[in-house]
Amino acid sequence: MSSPESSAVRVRFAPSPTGYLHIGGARTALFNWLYARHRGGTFILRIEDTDDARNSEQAIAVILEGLKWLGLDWDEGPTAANPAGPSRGERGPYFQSQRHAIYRRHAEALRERGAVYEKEGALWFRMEREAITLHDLVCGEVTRTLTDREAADPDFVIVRSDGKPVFHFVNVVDDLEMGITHVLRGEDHLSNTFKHVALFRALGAPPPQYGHIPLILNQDGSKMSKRDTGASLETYLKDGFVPEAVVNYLCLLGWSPKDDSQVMPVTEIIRRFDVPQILRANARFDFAKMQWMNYEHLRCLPLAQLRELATPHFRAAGIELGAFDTAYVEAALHTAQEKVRQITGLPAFCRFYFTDDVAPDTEAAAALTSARRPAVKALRDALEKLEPFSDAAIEASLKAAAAEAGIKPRDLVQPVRVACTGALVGPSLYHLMAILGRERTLRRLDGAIKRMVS
RNA sequence: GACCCCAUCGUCUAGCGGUUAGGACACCAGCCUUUCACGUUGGUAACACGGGUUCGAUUCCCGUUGGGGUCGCCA
Repeated sequence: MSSPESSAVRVRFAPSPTGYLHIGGARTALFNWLYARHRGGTFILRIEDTDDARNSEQAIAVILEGLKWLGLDWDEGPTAANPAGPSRGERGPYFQSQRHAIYRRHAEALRERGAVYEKEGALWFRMEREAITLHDLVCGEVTRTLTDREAADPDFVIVRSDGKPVFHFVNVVDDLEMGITHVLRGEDHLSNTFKHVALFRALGAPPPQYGHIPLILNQDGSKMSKRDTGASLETYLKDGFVPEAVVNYLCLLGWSPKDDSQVMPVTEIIRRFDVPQILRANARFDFAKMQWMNYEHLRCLPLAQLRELATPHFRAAGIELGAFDTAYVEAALHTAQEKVRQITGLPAFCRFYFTDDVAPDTEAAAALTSARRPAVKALRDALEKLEPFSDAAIEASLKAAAAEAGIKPRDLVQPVRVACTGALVGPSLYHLMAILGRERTLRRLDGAIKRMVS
């Protein structure tokens, strides 16, 4: 083993604050984070806010919040969305807008070496004319010859005439200054990399190891851009997805554990993630599988976390979970946890626990027929005296009432369900009645019995 | 237009010269069942095409086609 100093992995995620976090960007961040955690390295967040036309603290906050939501903690980088604000780490500033002196210094060094020249007020880099070969961690050896456009003039601007440095330059300078050892980024940067390598050579420093990961495409194979549904990470946050599920699904896009593993906790993903298993082909985003994955994580989510994730969605539906006893809320949510695919489905599924307004719609009301009235009444009277008022006892009681009436349990279940919840679908009837409690259950049954006259 | 990357069921993928080409999602059918969902059993479904190399190609090489990316004083 070499010393920690020489072998320490330093990777970074360097997004531009565009106002949203692209799902592909989130996956890039995830791969870098996983690699850092797997190797015991350092994960750095750097904000590429060189284009001030589209920068705002709000846009930066979207990135920070998205990463936090996914659970991708960074070891170095900003701790607030303010470029001039606090940060963590010794290699800052972590906002490019705060690093102009550094860029100027390197531009000056290049000028002294004759690697650049001035033309029309801008600083141009003398690009290498020969083909450059790159050893990509994912794609292997790649040799790139100049395109016809570049053959005409391969040089490119590194500092604009207004004095602002451009992406290729700042990206390289920052990776150099921050001691980045591995760059895992989208394949859309593969062609750019040859410029970056040339820049590193001119700067007299060895480039980091590059690995270009395949892109995430739309379901139909087209390029996923900001307008496409599901392209923004915020969608998953707003639609009630479990962050661990998003991480799990995303890691399976462009990386493979090489066995049949699908559902994995993050700790296991970290343990197994490594660069050789990164795939080379673009992957399409499959929303149906994302939903399935979400269900798999949702069903075993600890109740406290489920309650936390569900609270804003209930609030949006006009229900304040905080107004109810925590144990009651968690017991209620537990009965629905394995029944919905997304947390957004929870309020409609569980609203009857938190409101007495359970008037059925016309379709559900059709279950409240006069023919079932005697059986429902008989059950109601049995429940009044039932001890204990538990799900098992309620089940036995309902089955007895059904048998007495000469009907199948299911024929009694539906009117009772509509009476208690106002809906045809919902959690297990016996469990929900037990949680509702005797008093409320009887009150709702009485209300329904009155309606069962025609 | 030029350059670069890529190509196994509809989708995500396993496979690294000889397999009945495996798994997952989705879909279909049966079973289970208090609705819904789950679970369970089974099923439909793939090596883009053409040349090589080889005793033998999904696998290696070349080409074609197709998809994606890049060639900015955007990032």
